[in-house]
Amino acid sequence: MKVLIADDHGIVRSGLRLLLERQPDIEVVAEAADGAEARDLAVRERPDLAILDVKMPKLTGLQATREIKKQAPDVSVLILSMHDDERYLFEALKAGASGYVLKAQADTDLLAAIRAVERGEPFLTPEAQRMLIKDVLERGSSGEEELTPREEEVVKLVAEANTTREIAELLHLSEKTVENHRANAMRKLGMRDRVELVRYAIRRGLIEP
Amino acid sequence: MKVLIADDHGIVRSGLRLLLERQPDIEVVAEAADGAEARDLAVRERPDLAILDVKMPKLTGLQATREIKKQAPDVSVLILSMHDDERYLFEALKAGASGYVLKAQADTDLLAAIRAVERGEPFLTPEAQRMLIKDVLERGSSGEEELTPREEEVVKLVAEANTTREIAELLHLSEKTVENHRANAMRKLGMRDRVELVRYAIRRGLIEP
DNA sequence: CCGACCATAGGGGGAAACCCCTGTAATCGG
DNA sequence: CCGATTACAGGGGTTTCCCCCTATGGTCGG
Repeated sequence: MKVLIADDHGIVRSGLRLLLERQPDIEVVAEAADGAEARDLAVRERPDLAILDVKMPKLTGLQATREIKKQAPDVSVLILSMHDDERYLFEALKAGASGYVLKAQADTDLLAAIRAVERGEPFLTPEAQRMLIKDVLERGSSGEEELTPREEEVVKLVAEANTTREIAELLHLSEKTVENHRANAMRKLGMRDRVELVRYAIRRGLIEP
Repeated sequence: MKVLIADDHGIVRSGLRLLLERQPDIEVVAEAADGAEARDLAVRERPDLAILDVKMPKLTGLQATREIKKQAPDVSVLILSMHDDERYLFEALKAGASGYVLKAQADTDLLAAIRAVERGEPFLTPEAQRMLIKDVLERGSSGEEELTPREEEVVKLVAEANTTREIAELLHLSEKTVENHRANAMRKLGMRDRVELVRYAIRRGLIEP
């Protein structure tokens, strides 16, 4: 099984390589230090599996996944999340990833994930499964509703410290419309002011802190 | 030279151990998966050096550093920053760390940093040095002034989405005083509203996103 | 073709936030 | 012991936010 490793930290690549090459049937055929390199190598080398860190320079793991699945759909992708957050889980699945492993559990789960991918099955850590279930349940009951693209855009601009007027100008809208989008977003998310929106936007990765 | 490794990701610990044990005079005497464990092991095992990731459960690398330097000042500390940001550099130095290495450059710089610490010298990556110089220059001209404890406290509460009135009640102050602290903080930081304060508070690690 | 969602826009009003100013008491480094 | 800094408090004003309401045109799935 030919595997590509992509992570911007040499230490992590070493650790991964060490772990993987203990397996007789796994061969690390390429290493990439950023997302663009990962995509290029994946397309050129056609490994069976690409293991991508979410956070990389040039292209994030998610962006790289989208491009890989477009240009080389036969390459499976496993997303490795550095941070202990699962905020990219949904995005990763949408992008076409076969699995999502938190790095904290990488040693124990990663091999299981690779074996699952080998069999053509998806793999989610128990943690990730719990997230998905929670999301499904909440979406039906009282959880956070999904924002429309416009609402998300406005929230992002709010979180970047733009005033209503500035956002209106940026988007060529009336202030009232911007107010409405912001208010609707806040209502959906159960938030009461822009401050909470900022933290939401950062958690969701809409903006950098 | 006895070294302690602390990182919540097994993969990273493996990579570090691999790197370090290539050196004949370095011995990894302990591994910790969170900040509290790192502190306890550092105090108990008294390694020559503790290599701590900034972002860990229970105690962050910075908090762990503070406690280690208090309870075992003879243990040197190297901070390893996972992210490619240097935002914790100043906090790390204040906490008593001897060096600050970005994980992206860990392979090349880490050993140099360890050797520097061995000689009792501080170690900063060229990147970190650049940051420090920039900070010194800016502090003289137009850089961010330092907040007073009270201002920082108010900023933190603002960023946690408390209104002025709520903060006043929490701190047993008049709303006017809270307004003044907030306004002074904003003036010092060159910010114009609460939204920017939130991002500042998150960058500074005053609150979680 | 008809609800449903969405994006757009507005009116009106109350509550915060933000801004500029003054002033006092306490503390602390030089 | 004195100037600087900090913490505290207020007056008075403008701007922005936030909330309630209505309303229209477009699009899309059933």
